[in-house]
Amino acid sequence: MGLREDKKDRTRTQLLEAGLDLIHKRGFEATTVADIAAAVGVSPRTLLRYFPTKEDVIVSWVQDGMTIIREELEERLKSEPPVVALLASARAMLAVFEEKSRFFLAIETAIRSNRSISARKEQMIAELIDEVARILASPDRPCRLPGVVAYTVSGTVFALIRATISSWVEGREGMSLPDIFDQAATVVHFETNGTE
Amino acid sequence: MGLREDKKDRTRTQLLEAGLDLIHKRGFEATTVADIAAAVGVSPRTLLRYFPTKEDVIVSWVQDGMTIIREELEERLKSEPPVVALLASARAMLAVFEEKSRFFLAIETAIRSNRSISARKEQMIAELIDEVARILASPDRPCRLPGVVAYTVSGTVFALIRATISSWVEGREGMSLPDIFDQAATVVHFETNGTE
DNA sequence: TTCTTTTTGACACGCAATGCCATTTGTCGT
DNA sequence: ACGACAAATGGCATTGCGTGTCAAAAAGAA
Repeated sequence: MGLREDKKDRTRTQLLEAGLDLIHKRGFEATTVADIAAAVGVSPRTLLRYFPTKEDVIVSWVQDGMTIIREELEERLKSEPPVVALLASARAMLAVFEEKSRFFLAIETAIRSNRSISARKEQMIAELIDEVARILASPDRPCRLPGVVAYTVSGTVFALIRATISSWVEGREGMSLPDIFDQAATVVHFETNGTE
Repeated sequence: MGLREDKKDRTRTQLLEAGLDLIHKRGFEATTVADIAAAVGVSPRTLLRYFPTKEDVIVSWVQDGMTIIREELEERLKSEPPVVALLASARAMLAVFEEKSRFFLAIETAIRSNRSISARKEQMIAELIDEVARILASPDRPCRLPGVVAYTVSGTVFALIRATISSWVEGREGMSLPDIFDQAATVVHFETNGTE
């Protein structure tokens, strides 16, 4: 990695941290793009080159989680049936976030504090649900699922993730993310015509 | 209903139709708030008093669906177990939309055409999921569900709705919305400790 | 009618986001 | 080490959404 990409990584991280910090203190709308940029010593124009929208400063963490799921799923689908693979991928992602639980809680709190952030997050999840559904239903796969079933399985697993995170944030019980996920997973059973 | 509220309803409807029409023809971003307002003969400022954001011109239909679910659910929870009540409420909403399927398809197409619209929609659904979960878990109800279970059930049922609509929009099969929903519902079974 | 309340329009403003171009800053070959 | 090249950045201008404010207009009440 050259000096150039090295510097880019540093700037990006600084923007991420400064953004989370300022938004945490002042709130999302009260924090302008110029504020965050100034805190790092960079022009507002540059910040918007790193992050397409102001929301993405917070929501880029969601991207990371989505990448984990995508990669896990692709790997597991080679040897596991679809439902098992997807559930395991989701659990793996939550296990990673459990390790950075302090940061993750701060992020989730920021997301919940403002509609436009949560809108962006939900929209990204919706796209991932469709993407995963298309993978599960793709004709070139063994044990592919029929269209409606694929959408249902994909959507349901992400519903489990949502339920997990919601419970965790309210968090009276000190349970870990994967543990809550397992608990949520016992509530629903999948009936995919023996393809499971 | 006096002359005043009558006129408001008419203006609102006009904005809705003009908005859907223009966005359908020119696309969402190419259509400005001023355009839609001008098409109805109203100031842009007034449009934004009827709809908090430009997205809401399209997404207000989602609001209508959400209202149906809320009302059905409240009624059914008096006599039916939670999971049954929620599933029936969702199905009822889809049955209403099936009757206006031409309009509904236009709306869904518009939503899918643009990220910021779908972001707004998903964010609203997310709020409804939480709201329903809180209802199912509220302490003053008979057969209330524990927190994680409530979030899971609520999220899963809305995942079924999502799967239904996605399949319906892709729509090779000429099935009706409630029929697709029933099909999706056979894929998952709920295990709520006999409270079902 | 006249008085009161609600709705609307007009204007100004802040801010996010995009395009464009000049300038700076790494990178690479010679 | 120097200069040519590409990439990153900053500054500027622009568009459009969304908000606050206030005066004018429309609807309802007395």
